[in-house]
Amino acid sequence: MPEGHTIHRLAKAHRALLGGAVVRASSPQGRFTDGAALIDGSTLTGTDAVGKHLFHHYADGPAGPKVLHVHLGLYGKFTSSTVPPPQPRGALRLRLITDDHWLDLRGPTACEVITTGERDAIVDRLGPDPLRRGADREKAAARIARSRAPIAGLLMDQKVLAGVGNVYRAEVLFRHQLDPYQAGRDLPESAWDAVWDDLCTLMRAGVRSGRIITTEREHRPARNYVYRRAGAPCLVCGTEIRVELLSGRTLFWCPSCQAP
DNA sequence: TCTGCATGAAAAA
DNA sequence: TTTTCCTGCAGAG
Repeated sequence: MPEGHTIHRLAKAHRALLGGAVVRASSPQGRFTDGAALIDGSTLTGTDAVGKHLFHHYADGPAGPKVLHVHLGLYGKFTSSTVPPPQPRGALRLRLITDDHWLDLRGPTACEVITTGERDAIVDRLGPDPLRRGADREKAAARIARSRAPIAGLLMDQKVLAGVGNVYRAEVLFRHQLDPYQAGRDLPESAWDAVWDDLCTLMRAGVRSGRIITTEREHRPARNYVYRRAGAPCLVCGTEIRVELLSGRTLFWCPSCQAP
């Protein structure tokens, strides 16, 4: 379930699992053999998540400090446990092993070893991440305020806002009764402030639980209001939830609660 | 067994 | 705006 909360959760887990340890790295699948060799035998000094990007920081080697950059994309997945690791099976891009634990990575969109400078360049291209302390919501507000694009598109644009994916965008729009097609620049600043604060709350809860739960108590046990509920009655007003493609992604919304 | 779909994003056009 | 890439799984047959 890779939206930002998943990545921040992984960063914490990997720090606990591998932090401070010397790591043996390999690519049983063979697609990342050269990259694995670059970090093999290095010490993992820390981890870091920005939006949907995960970074492992490895201690200074002969070639300087190295950063492992992973983006899970739609399909990527990590699995881990205590040693010994199972026999590698299928397309296993990267396996990391310490004295105590192993960590496997499959199907990522990005898996590369980069410099700290390249890491900073990636972060610079991203908008503020609601899950990071000190994230500048005004920076996102400014972009939204001068955009004619629909707010539903802007919320998913990682240059505007980092970490929000298809579930959070649909749910936060519903929770604030916002028309998905409303242009960013027509969104009152107070509405944006409320959306940002809500994202901070929802996504932090997501980091804690590992799930995206966006319903209020009175609407449980349903976990979400609109996401993947096309054709079902709105939990608030009973209107059929609608689904449509917006810039190539499925958008779910309630045409009544979120009327223009 | 086969098909379609998925919480993503970059490249091509 | 469309295509492409990466993998796994549920549901259909």
